[in-house]
Parts: sequence; C-alpha cells; structure tokens
Amino acid sequence: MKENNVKIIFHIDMNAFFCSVACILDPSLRGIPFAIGREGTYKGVLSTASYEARALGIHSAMPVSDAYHLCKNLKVIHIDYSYYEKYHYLFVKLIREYTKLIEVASIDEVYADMTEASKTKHPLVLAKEIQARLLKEYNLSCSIGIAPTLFLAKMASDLKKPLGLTVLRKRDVKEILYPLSVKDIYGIGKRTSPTLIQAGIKTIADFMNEDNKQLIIDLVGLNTYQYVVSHILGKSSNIVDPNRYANSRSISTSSTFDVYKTSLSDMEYELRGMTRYVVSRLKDEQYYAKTVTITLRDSDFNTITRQKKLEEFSQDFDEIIAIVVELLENYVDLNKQYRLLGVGLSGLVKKDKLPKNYDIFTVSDVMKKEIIIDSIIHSFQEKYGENVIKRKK
DNA sequence: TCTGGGGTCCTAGGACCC
DNA sequence: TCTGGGGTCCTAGGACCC
Repeated sequence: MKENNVKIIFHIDMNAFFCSVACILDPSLRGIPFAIGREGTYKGVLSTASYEARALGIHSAMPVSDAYHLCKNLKVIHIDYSYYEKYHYLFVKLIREYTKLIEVASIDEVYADMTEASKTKHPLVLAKEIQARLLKEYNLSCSIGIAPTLFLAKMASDLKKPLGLTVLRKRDVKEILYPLSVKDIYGIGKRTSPTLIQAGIKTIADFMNEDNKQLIIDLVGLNTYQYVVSHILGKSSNIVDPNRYANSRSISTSSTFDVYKTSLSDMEYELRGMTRYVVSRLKDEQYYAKTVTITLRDSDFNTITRQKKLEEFSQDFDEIIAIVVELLENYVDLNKQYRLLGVGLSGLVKKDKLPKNYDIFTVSDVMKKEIIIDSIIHSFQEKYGENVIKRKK
C-alpha cells in the first residue's frame, strides 16, 4: 500500500540563468565562452559563466582577472537586473500552470509541490514537459530534481546539469548520495568541508557512518551534524510554502570602490546615497525598520559591522541617516583606507504589524485593568487574610 | 591584473533582570 | 561579604547560498 503522505517535490533550477537571459537578448553569445560581471574592468568577480566558459575552468565568484588569465578573449557583459526579473516572472508563471504550491528560493530556482499534478500525469512526464516548454517558449534550460523532501529535491537537481532530470527516492539515497563528497551537501560550504575532509570524512557515506559520529560532532557541532543526518535521511521538511519569504528580514546595499575612501566627508557622502536607496526601498515595500547597520571594509579586507537601534520603528530618512552618520563617526578609523561601505536596515515590520503606540487610551485601559486586579486581590485578602494572595510586583 | 552584492540564519558573549 | 542561575535581549561576526 502506498503511503498517502509522501509528497512529490520538484526543485527546478535554471541552468546558468543570467547567461541564458544574455543569450536571449543577444543570440550571438550562443556557443561562446562569456560571463556576467562588470564590463570594461579587471576588478570584481563574475556572477555567472556560460557553459563554454566553464569548460575552461571559469566559474561564478571567480575574480575577473583570474578568468581572463584562463581565457584571454573572454567576453564579460553586464545586463540590467530587470531583465532577469522579467524572465524569472515568466518561468514562475509557466510552472504555476501546474501547481500553485510554489516556493521561490531565488531568482533562478523554485520548489514546486507536484503531488496533486502527479495524480493525472506521471512526474517524469510532467518534468520533461516543463523542461521542453521552458526551452521552447523562453529559451531557458533547467535541471529538475524530484524527491519527497525539499532538501533531497535540491540535491537531486544538482546532480545533472544542464537539462538534467533526477529522481531521488529515499530508498535511493545510499546508492546516489552516499558516494558524493561532503562538499556537495547543501549547507556545507567552503569553510566546513575542508575541516571534514582533512579529518578523513570525505564522502557523505563517511559522514553518515555511525562510527564517525563523535568525531564529526567535535568538528562541526551537534546542530550541523543533526541537520545533515536528518536531511540526508529524508527527515526534513516536505512543505512547499509560497509565503516563506513573503516578508523580508533586511534591506541592504553596499559598494566596493575602485579608489579607496579615506576622508570622512567622502564616506559620509557615499553612505548618504546608499541610505537614500535603502529608505526608498523600505517605503516602496511598506516596511518600517528598527535597526540600522553600517559595514566598513578596509584595504586589508577586514570587515566590521556596527548597528544601532532607532528609538521607534521608522521609515524616515532624516532619522535613519542620523544613526548612519553617528555610527560612521564613532567607528571609522581615519588611519585606514576603505574599499567597501554599506548600509542595512533590519528589524522590519509592515505598518499594520507595528506595535501599538502608548497613546492616552491604551494607558488608561492598562490602568483600568490594574485597578480591577487590585480590587479583586483586596477582596480576597479581606476574606481569607493578608498572606493568602499577594500581587507580584 | 585578488577577493561583488544581496540575502538568511546561527552562535557566542555580555548586559540586565529576577 | 562575595557571588547562583535562568531567561531574554542585544551586538558582532561568520557561514552559507545564489
């Protein structure tokens, strides 16, 4: 008998999404090594590389200068972000034809609960249809992972690229995932994986081996250990939540400068512009912020953050810039040169979720309650004696 | 020819209160 | 006179992801 609470989760991951969009806008880019990054400079890093560039060892987050070292003729282009948003909207809309249970994980990937849709069409048929349609209608290539949990679906979609299609059932985990490197675990990054590998925990099988439990806990902590084990075993969430990221936790911006900043007035000028930007986004999205954070990164790449709470939730530029300037003046070291400055707002709430003001009416309501409670206590004390009940102050 | 930008979440330590 | 312990909130830093 089939368990009826097993879900069919798709993780749909666009392949080299930014590059695909670039090819749509300029078809002459098809089939050549190119990348997305800042144009006309050797500074900065790449955000995406085309598959032809990847074949040469070029990858996202690689310094542009390193990439040119690998490919002298590499074409590096920049595209307005709104184009990515447009194609994001289009592919999500197409997937929505199959299910309303979609969780947008980032600009180029979504989770979709296809349990219902799979009752009329086989999941593999659905997946192939979605892939074919995205390719035909928008020239977008994607990989799809099909599994009973979000985590396993994500791991599955990573296995074959581009245009991959991978089904990962719980009973296949040992065969399919166990041989992989620990660095392939979603959530284990470039800090944690070397620690594990150095200690001899090289594969997922090693990680899952009970004999290594204490060693791994000593290396990465109990929480990370339990996170990985439960997720690999398929004991993690299978809930696709369309509202998971409905509310932002923070809004921020930052900038790295070609010419490092050394004067207070220059830095204040830059932070003022950034503050204007984050405050306008705050207002557009109808949030109020409680905490203001500045980020300073010096020429040695040392980064500090300093934050301060506003007296009240606010979306007022003057109030927010006053904190930004105060933080800058308090914590900047004018003996240093700064390569990056940033401003962030957090502790965000929508207007209707703002805590109620202590206006005269709520205060008097509170006082009314106090008086009522005190009178009840008083009557109990009269009846049963002083020590029977006491008001906790 | 060094190291982007925008996020989320977690943790350790200190302050403060009872 | 000499110093508990739990809870909560806050800050700074850091890991991770796309």
